[in-house]
Amino acid sequence: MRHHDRADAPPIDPALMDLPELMVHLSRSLRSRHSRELAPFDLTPSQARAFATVARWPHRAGEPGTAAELRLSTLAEILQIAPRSATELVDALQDKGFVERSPSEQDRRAIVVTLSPAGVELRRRMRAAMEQTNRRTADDLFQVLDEHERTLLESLLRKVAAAERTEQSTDQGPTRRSS
Amino acid sequence: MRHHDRADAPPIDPALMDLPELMVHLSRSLRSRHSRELAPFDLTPSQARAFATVARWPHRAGEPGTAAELRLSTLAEILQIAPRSATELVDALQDKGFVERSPSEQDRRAIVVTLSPAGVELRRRMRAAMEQTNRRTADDLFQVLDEHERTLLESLLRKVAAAERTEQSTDQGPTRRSS
DNA sequence: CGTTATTGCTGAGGTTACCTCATGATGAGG
DNA sequence: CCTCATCATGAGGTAACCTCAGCAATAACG
Repeated sequence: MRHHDRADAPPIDPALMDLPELMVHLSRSLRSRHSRELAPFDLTPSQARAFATVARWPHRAGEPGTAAELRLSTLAEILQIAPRSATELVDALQDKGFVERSPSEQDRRAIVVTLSPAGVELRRRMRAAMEQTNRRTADDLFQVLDEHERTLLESLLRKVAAAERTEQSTDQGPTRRSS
Repeated sequence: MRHHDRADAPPIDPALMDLPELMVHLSRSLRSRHSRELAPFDLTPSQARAFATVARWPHRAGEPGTAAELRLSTLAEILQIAPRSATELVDALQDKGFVERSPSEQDRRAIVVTLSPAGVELRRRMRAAMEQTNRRTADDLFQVLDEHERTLLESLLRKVAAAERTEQSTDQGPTRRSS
């Protein structure tokens, strides 16, 4: 939260960008905005992502094949980061008092993450803020699109993501390289 | 280039993601793929982006209001990073022998960046590789979309980017916060 | 034409968000 | 019970950014 996110400073003409460049550009803008909106809550974007996952877990807990407990390893999986990195995020959230660690009842190696009272309060505040500014949240970047366009965009991206998911056959192999 | 990009390891259902989440997810995948394809060229994604900008500069050099020289500060502007960070990227590219620094003829404070012979060769190799694998480049993530869909997606994203560009009125103010 | 900004780059030092590897517990299967 | 996989974490590392201070060279001004 230290730097002045440069992502939206010098206006460059989007007409000159190709698809990947557009993605890079927009995900930067997104992160930058997100981070600005997060400022009053004292969370970095990554922390917020993790927090949101914990905060929403009860919703998913009902789904088939989904446990009631949210373990660190599961969190890592959802966030698509290494387990070690999830530990780090939870550390930060715990230091700030928003989540709590407790031993799993099903597996004493595992640790489950839950919202602390302060976390519940934070979730409430964030929702309130979201309401107050009426959807001027992270995704208000997409506000220029009308409902139809937004749905379209979403489904296109979803399609790409889904295809990538099935395709994951012929990859593997950490890129090991030392310059 | 050291870590095993986790961005495409554990398949998560895209149906559960909202728009911002999708963007984050896909830009991760994109970076991960990009980085994998870059491995044989000994460039990190950021370096490749900078390299591409330098390599393509002659194209833009003809445009109105565009100088023939590519200065460090201009590069920073295009890449949307702080000038200091551009210095770093050019340092790396120069260390690897792909670009050269020379004093500007128009302003002796400024430094212009150009491709070295090795850089020209690299550009050639990259283009060849691109041809050989026939578009299995960074953006082959989007291969699942047909021509029409891809154009559509591109125009939607472009619209968002363009809107963001004009809107930049009521922001400002570095997020200063110390946890 | 000298003085005072201003601009362009870079050294020094910092942060975020990741990663790998090794290790101490625990659980699971023979 | 002994071995092996799994869970979380300590230790230590990297990439990609940032700010701030400083130095050189230009631009602006009286």
